[in-house]
Amino acid sequence: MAAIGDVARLAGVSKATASRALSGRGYVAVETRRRVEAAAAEIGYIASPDAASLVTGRTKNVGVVIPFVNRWFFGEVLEGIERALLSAGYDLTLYNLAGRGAERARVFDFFLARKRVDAVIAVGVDLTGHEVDALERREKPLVCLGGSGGAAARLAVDDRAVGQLATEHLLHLGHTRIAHLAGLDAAARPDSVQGRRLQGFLDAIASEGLEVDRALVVEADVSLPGGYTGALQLLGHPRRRPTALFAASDEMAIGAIRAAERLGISVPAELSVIGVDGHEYAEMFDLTTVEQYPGEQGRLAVDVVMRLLGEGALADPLPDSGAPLPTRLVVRGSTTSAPR
Amino acid sequence: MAAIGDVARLAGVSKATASRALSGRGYVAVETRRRVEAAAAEIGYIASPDAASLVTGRTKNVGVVIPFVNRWFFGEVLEGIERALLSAGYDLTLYNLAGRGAERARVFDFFLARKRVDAVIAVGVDLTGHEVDALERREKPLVCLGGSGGAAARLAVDDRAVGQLATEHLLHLGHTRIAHLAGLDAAARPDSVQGRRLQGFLDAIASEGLEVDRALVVEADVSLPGGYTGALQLLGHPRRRPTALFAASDEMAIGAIRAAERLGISVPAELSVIGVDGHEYAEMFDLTTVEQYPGEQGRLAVDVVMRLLGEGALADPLPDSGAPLPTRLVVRGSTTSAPR
DNA sequence: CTGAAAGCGCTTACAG
DNA sequence: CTGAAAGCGCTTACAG
Repeated sequence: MAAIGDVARLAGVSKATASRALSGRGYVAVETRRRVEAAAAEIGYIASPDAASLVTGRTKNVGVVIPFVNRWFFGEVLEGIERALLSAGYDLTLYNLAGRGAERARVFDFFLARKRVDAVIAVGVDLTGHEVDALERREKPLVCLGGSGGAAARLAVDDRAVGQLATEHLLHLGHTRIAHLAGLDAAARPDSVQGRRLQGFLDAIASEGLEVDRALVVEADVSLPGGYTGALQLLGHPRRRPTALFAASDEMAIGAIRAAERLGISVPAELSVIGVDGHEYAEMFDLTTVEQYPGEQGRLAVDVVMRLLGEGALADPLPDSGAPLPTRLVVRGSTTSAPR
Repeated sequence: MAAIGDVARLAGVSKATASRALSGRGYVAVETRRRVEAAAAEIGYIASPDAASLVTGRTKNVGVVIPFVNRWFFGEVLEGIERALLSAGYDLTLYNLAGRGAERARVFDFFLARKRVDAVIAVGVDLTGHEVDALERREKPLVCLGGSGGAAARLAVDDRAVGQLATEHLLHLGHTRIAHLAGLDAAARPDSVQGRRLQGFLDAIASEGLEVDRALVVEADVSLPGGYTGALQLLGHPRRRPTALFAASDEMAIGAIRAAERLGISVPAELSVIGVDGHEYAEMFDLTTVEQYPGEQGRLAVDVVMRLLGEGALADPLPDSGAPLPTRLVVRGSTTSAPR
């Protein structure tokens, strides 16, 4: 395997000069650089990142911690991060935190604690103090996208406002019996994404002077089957059926639409449904939703990481530092005015 | 940052002994090992993988090349790979090949060619000769899961047989006007996964002595919206409407069911639909399908990689080496006998 | 069973 | 603008 010494010999220079020529750091005569580059190309030289990392302390590798790969939102974020990292010349090392205790500890205490990654992006994970500490002790920059915990740089939509907006949309259409399909543990974890959306729902109902019917709040897995199952409960009850439903994600909303179909409840005539995400299927299911832009969010997270690592224009301020990430209400055919 | 020298000093041994004690390689007195381990724990020592890689030539890192993250099949495979790699103590470096030419070349010629990964798993990618060469020249073991090209270890279902089985299921229900929603470029690329499924479809029709109506074969994006759009074409024609449809993936099949609903065509009474994959939504949509097991496939690919790298029990033969990966026909409510 | 030494492949002051 | 030397943090023969 060709090493830099081989390139140097072939080009008739020292290893130091070869290194400078190839990396672009330090002064090298134009002609010398040309010779070195030609030599490198000739023998197919590619620098060993390990050796370089060892001396520079930089790995050009970012760890991404994510609880799911196979949920639309997370998949989009991951793709956005990957694309941005790749074009910055960085690698992405993936840690899929499927919530399992021991493995999760291993990721933070071993995998991420080593000097293999320059920084960590945590997507939608509720970090414990211990986990954040483990990273801080190793001086790893940490960027959080959504989730909770972690004192470090955080990028997030305002999930309470999202829940409120979705609910207000239904209220303004005249609905008064509005259900909420919340994420699992939303009530128990008020700081989580799902907890915040639930809070926004409750706030909107309350500020309209209405009572919240607790039977109309059901927690379910944030997935299409979860939404389906949850909605069956909500819609199956003979007397308490809502006229509108705010689902905490588009996947849940689509599941709910499916459940309504199964029960012979017509959407939107008998049931308005709104979701959150801007899922790629939303248009096909004619679903009203509060869109967010996960691919873009991933790109932004990488921007922040690059800044923390001192790459690129350090002068660039963080874009709207601290401001919530953009969202937008997109009204489609799944919501309409309350039946009367 | 604590280095092995610090551990050695604290334990009162040499770096060599500390290294042996921590790695478990070579002889170390039990008592010495205990002292070293205590010292390492005390100062929170974690070995630098870069330094170790430099001398051992092993990175304990595997590159995964995958064309999508956000398709169910690929997401499942990725999760399966990640889990297996993590439990083997390996890292996963993700390269998402979104088909773009220049970036794709960069992945193979630069990222994967460096000494950062010990091996490469290519999931569902049609590799060019050049790409395989680039890896071979660097002596990187390559394991292919599906896809085509690449002389190396390959794990795959028998996609032709899958297409044939799905079509035969419909034929045996008495259908004679059977459509196929194929993947994009299926006809142009007979060696691709989608090309093979198409071939299986054609073979099944032909062996029943029926003519293939080319108008009933439509290529579309292998996704839910793709299936929806493709099915609208297929089902919208007043005279040529099929009574059964074989979709090349469950996502396409679900899109097709949605399209049928939109057109007021009842499934399965007027249209039987079968897909491929065993998608997590299949049960909810009551979809008949030929299941495959992507999570398990990912795990298997890691098994093979570990063998190629000489990890674990080398003696273990490859499981059913060369045999196609398992699939299974699961009949649900979306298929029924032909209307007469 | 343990230690001194060499070396993995780079980059970076430091001289010149 | 270029080179000799040191060193990043490990592991691995080689002696003992």
